[in-house]
Amino acid sequence: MGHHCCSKQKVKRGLWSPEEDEKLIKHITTFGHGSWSSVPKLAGLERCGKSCRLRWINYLRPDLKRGSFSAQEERVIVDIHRILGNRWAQIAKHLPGRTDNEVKNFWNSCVKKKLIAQGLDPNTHNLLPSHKANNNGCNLSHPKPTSVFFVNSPVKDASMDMNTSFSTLLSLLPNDPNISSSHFSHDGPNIPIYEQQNPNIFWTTEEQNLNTFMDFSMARFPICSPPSHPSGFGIVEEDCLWNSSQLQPTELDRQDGHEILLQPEQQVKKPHQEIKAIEVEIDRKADIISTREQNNMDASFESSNFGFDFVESAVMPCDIMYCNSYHGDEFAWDC
DNA sequence: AATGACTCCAACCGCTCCTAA
DNA sequence: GTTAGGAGCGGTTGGAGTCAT
Repeated sequence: MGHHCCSKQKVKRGLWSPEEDEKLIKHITTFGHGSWSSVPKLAGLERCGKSCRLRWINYLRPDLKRGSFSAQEERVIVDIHRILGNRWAQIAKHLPGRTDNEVKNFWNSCVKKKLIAQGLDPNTHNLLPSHKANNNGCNLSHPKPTSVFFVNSPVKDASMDMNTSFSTLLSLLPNDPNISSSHFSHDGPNIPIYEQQNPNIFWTTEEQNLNTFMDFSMARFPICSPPSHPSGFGIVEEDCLWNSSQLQPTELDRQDGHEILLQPEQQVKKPHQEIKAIEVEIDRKADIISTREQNNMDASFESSNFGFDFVESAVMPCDIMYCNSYHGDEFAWDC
């Protein structure tokens, strides 16, 4: 069975020979690809256009970066995947020289296994049920957190701020002028919700400083204070997390002195067009982030224990909203 | 040395989206 | 508004390479 797009043609399949590569490179560098369906004929190849396109994009393009993924790239992948899920093309856009296929393969062969090994669901980035059970039984190597968002990490120097996944993730979230503090209150049920991978909301502690974010890895305080909290951000309400799908405080279940986040049963989905618009904004911010991460690859990051950072970033809940500005009692929220 | 299990990744398949007619 | 063709995407497969027995 051949491709439906080229069923009339006799097409070769399987691995590409060096000669075929050469023909394709020569043709595209000379004439451009134009219509991919016409490329095989013009280039003298017995391949379908789709195959030519794939070969060029994934292997022959001159701007491709070869070799293994760096820890920084891995971090970016994990962070963006937490928000977007398996949208490999979107993720790859923020990794210069990497293709969606490459990112996908890397994820499936490496990152996924790491997450599972850390007891995290690679789809949701939440703790796997079995590990939650372990957690209840204090069977984790890490000390018991004091809140759902607590990460018991060693204090790192301030230069880590821009490198942590939390700041990364926050920065990826789209600005939405329609979201303001008026959407957020204990009584207001009409919170705008964006479809994301993980059903928890949390808030950051930014006051008037719009472009720096709390380092989640250092977040021994939280994140769950609603904006109407009189004391502002950064105050843990130990028993109150905000459930994005219902805009109700999500109760922490206490069992044997341990806290378990009660997961919402379902997420609210946005209309497709709205999600598209959000993606555009995510792209814009992810551009900023990927650039920033590259520029901030300082020594502390390089020498940090990646495995540990990896766990921190993976453990972080999603469905994040963050304060974009603060005017008196009014907060403008981005999501 | 043989072979079976496993990993990685290039390539394929089928689907959706986009756009032009 | 409909349709057809092309582009692009994500899931899956198959084979080459590696490792363990």
